[in-house]
Amino acid sequence: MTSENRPDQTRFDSHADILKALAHPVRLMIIDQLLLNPKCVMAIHEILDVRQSNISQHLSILRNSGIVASDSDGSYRYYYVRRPGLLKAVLETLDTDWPETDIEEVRKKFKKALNKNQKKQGINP
Amino acid sequence: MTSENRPDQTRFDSHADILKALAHPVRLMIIDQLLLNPKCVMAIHEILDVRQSNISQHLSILRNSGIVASDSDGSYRYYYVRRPGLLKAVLETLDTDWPETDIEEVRKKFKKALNKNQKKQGINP
DNA sequence: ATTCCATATTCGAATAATTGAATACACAAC
DNA sequence: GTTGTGTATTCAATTATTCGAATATGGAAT
Repeated sequence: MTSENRPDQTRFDSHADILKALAHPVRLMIIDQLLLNPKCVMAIHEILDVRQSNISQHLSILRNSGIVASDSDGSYRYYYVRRPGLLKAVLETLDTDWPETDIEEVRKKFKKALNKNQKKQGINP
Repeated sequence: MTSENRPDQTRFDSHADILKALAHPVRLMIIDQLLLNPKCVMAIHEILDVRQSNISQHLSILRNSGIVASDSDGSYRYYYVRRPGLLKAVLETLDTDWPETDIEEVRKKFKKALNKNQKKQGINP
């Protein structure tokens, strides 16, 4: 029972990093705004009524995790979402009303997996 | 510029709650395992090589945020994912290699939005 | 160069998340 | 009852996150 058993660790590590960066209401609102069109810090600050320094802090978190990037046009520095498809998919998934598992099906599935493991050896269910 | 401007706050609050519950590598690995089939704490503990109490703690976080639930079969207490569609969609979205924004398109879009706002009034870009 | 404006960073305080260890609880089997 | 087995909870220590305030930086315009 070493860490060899632990499957796909780095995969889940990087997934968790992205999810952590997304897991804040203000950051989600920022992303929502940037998906409409690229915006400067001031614009986001005014739309969301959140302090400018805080917007900058959240943007830096989003930038460090690769979710947004920025570019300059003259004196304007605007931010944009790097992979809009990813973010739209995440938001759409969260907006969707997903059906609940049928608990009877789950019960059957558990018993089945239980039997299979008991036949093989004493693996815990 | 009151909080009336802040759009969909509760929507992003609840989304952030779910994302926060998902934003941990061990919890993602637990969900990954539970999507295969329902499992008991001990089984997860052995597969992931994470302490039993810690598995219980993570499961309680996942249960409190509505992501998993548990049921009993005899002396076994197994956990399962409540809305597998949601979790599968999230993991699949994270596994996908999404294309990057075309930065020239973004630049154009920013300038366009900039002009529109300048015509209307002095709204920050 | 100085001023102005937008943005970034630093700092400190408060709060929250994470984890191991120990312990408590539940409940079946004896 | 007691024992055993699986699971949950509590506690404490550590580490991380969040945010306002203040300050710093950077670039354009004067």
